[in-house]
Amino acid sequence: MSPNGPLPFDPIEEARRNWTEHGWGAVNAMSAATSITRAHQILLKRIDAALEPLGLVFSRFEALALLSFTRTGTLPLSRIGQRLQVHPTSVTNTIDRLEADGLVARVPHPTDRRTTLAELTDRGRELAVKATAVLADIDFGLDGMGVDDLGVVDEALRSLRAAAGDFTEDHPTT
Amino acid sequence: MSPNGPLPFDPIEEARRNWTEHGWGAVNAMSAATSITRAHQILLKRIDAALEPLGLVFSRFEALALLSFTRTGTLPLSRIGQRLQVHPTSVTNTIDRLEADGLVARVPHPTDRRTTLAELTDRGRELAVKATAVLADIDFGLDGMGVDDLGVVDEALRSLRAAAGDFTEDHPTT
DNA sequence: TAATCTTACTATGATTTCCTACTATCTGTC
DNA sequence: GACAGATAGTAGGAAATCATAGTAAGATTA
Repeated sequence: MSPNGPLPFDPIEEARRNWTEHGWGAVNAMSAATSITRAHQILLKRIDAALEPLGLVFSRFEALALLSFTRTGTLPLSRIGQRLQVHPTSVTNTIDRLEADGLVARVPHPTDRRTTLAELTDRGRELAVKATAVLADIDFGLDGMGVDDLGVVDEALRSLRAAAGDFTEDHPTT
Repeated sequence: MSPNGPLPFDPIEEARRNWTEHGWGAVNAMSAATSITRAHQILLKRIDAALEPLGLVFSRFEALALLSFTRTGTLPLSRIGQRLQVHPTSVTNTIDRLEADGLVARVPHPTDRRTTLAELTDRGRELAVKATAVLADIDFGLDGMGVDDLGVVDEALRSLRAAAGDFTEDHPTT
């Protein structure tokens, strides 16, 4: 699973040691940031590997899932970017791919002629369901983490996302 | 901070709701995986923004830091790849950039002629220290997370990394 | 109505990462 | 010593992301 085979020690533990020895400071933050980076790398690789037979990658799946949740199966591209927190040009690229594969179609917005809607096709809707089953099957790449840890991570990172301005926190974290 | 402005609700909370409504399963894993993905995105953006004035990005900084910790200031490229868990070709690219900027030099391995060593230059060593200070200053992008949460995330993700085969876990997690 | 500002999308280009394939070199075995 | 297999690094190419800048169209204000 690891790109280069396992190391005989935990590289982050080792980094903590070196960091401390050199008096570099912010050891806990460094350690957590590195852990998150590596965790993301692991997840993305597992998820993309699971989706590969379906011709999807995670970002495209996310767009399909989002469309699946709407009543009409359509969403303005700009809306998709907001929800997935990606750059407008990335949305264009993602929808380009999905459209080329016949999973979504671009349709004009009925009243706002600036806006383009992405509309889920039947194939797109079916594939979204199939992909979801696949991802649920591998637990979204989180094999090795207990249920308690899932909740703990989720909650701890929520404050980070809130502080980053992802959403307005009307009601307190609790 | 958020690419498109804050949403009036937590998008992951919303995804949980939709997921549950559609009976899609693995909600906790989906939620945690999405949180980790988004957290990584936030961190990387903050870190790269902080390093940008120094002409660095996170991956190049990581290589510099790694070299700083060695006695000789040198490391085989393959070793760097193992430690940073990236593909050999990514190491080539990273060292190319650092070398072009005069922060490291490629030197031949004294005995193994297959191996190339990356050697930290004086400028490289100085910049690593400077960059570390910058990153410590922004807490590695983790503003908004309490010290307790840092440790909690670190620990929870350690089991994920261990299960992914990053390192051989000689001694149990405890 | 006209001028200005904002929003929506996309074309183009830079960066980073990975994969596959290749060469050079070392290691182990006969 | 010779040969098969493993290891180290790189070239070339694909894919994803972002930033900049441009066009089109809606919204605001005078």
